[in-house]
Amino acid sequence: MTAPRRRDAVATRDAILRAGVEGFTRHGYDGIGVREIAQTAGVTAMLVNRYFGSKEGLFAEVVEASMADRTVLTDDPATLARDLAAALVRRTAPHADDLDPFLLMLRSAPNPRAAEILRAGIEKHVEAHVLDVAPESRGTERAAMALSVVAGFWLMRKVIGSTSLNGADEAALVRTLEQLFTLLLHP
Amino acid sequence: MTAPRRRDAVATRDAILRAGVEGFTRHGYDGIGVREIAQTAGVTAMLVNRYFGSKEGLFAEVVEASMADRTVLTDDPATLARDLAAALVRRTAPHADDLDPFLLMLRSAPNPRAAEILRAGIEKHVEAHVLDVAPESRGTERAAMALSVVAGFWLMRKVIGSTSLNGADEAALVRTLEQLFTLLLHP
DNA sequence: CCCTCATGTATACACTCGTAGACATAACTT
DNA sequence: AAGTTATGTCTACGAGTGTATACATGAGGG
Repeated sequence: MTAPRRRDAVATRDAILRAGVEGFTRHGYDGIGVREIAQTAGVTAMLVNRYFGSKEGLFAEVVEASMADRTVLTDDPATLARDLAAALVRRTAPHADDLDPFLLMLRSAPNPRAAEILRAGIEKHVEAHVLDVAPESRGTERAAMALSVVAGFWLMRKVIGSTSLNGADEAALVRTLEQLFTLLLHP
Repeated sequence: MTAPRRRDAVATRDAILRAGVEGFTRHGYDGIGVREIAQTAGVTAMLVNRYFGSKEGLFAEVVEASMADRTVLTDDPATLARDLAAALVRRTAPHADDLDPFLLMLRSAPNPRAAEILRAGIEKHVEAHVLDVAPESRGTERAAMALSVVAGFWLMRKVIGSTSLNGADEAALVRTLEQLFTLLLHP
């Protein structure tokens, strides 16, 4: 029985947003309800709608917040392929339990409304950033292809749970992924 | 007003199964209900449970049936990379509307029960087949990696709807994908 | 022809969903 | 200290979920 938190609009709003990031990332847009998100934040379901308009409105802000901070991409073009490969393998390890935007995307994409929000967020944040770091010819397509590889690997390893990928030697996975990213980002 | 179809257990069961393939592939496991599937098949929701035990039971048979017939993979090792790349780009074209097992996987994976069924189906059918066609060292891992690339590309192009990938030159996409698959399957 | 069983339907239950409207209370202003 | 407004909760509604039980009906065998 914790003391009833002082009334603070911005703090409450932030708590709901963080609970939304966690809930949507772990269970996907259709896999969690506003009541459960609100309970994690310690408030009532209706406050979600008051601060974010609707479940969809909260999801849009969650996508925005989740894609804003970088988790996988580095800024150094020279070591981009290797760093990306290493970070990808590390963050998709069987016991890793991070709240990555890719998990948010993979688990929420089946809902058409969520997919549209995700598409906008990806093109605004992620593709643009890859393009900054590796501005080659046909850069946008290659950035999108690199994202495809990242998303596919993430899906198979963490959402599907492929035993082949989870039982593989991690150093070998990093080497293979580095080859793929080098091909895509430094043609 | 069609004539009320003659009573035929196997035909009805097959109709439900085909409606299940269509429904689960288009909307994902959580995105469609048994009533809608039953209506597509022209029967009542309860018949789904009578013939398949439950929604989850129907999904398991849908996965089995959908992964049984090959849509993307060819059998000739020599042209595997190119054929795979070409088929992938063709079947993920913006106006293509096929019922591919990859769409079934991408849209149903967020549900944990569905993910487990999918994982088993993938390892039974798809990975094994890739391994047959391209038996290299570390074959299982490389087959799984190739599947990751296919799944990621499918996700970005058809589920997310990346404008970069959908606006790109298709021949260029095929060339890039062929390079990736060659790297993975003919190291 | 009629009886029987397989095939299909109708109803209902217990639950969850997103969200709307009315109400309560804490905190700041005057 | 009193009033006002922002902040949060309670109740409820209409719709949809998967599925269990009871009932209806058509088709084949005696």
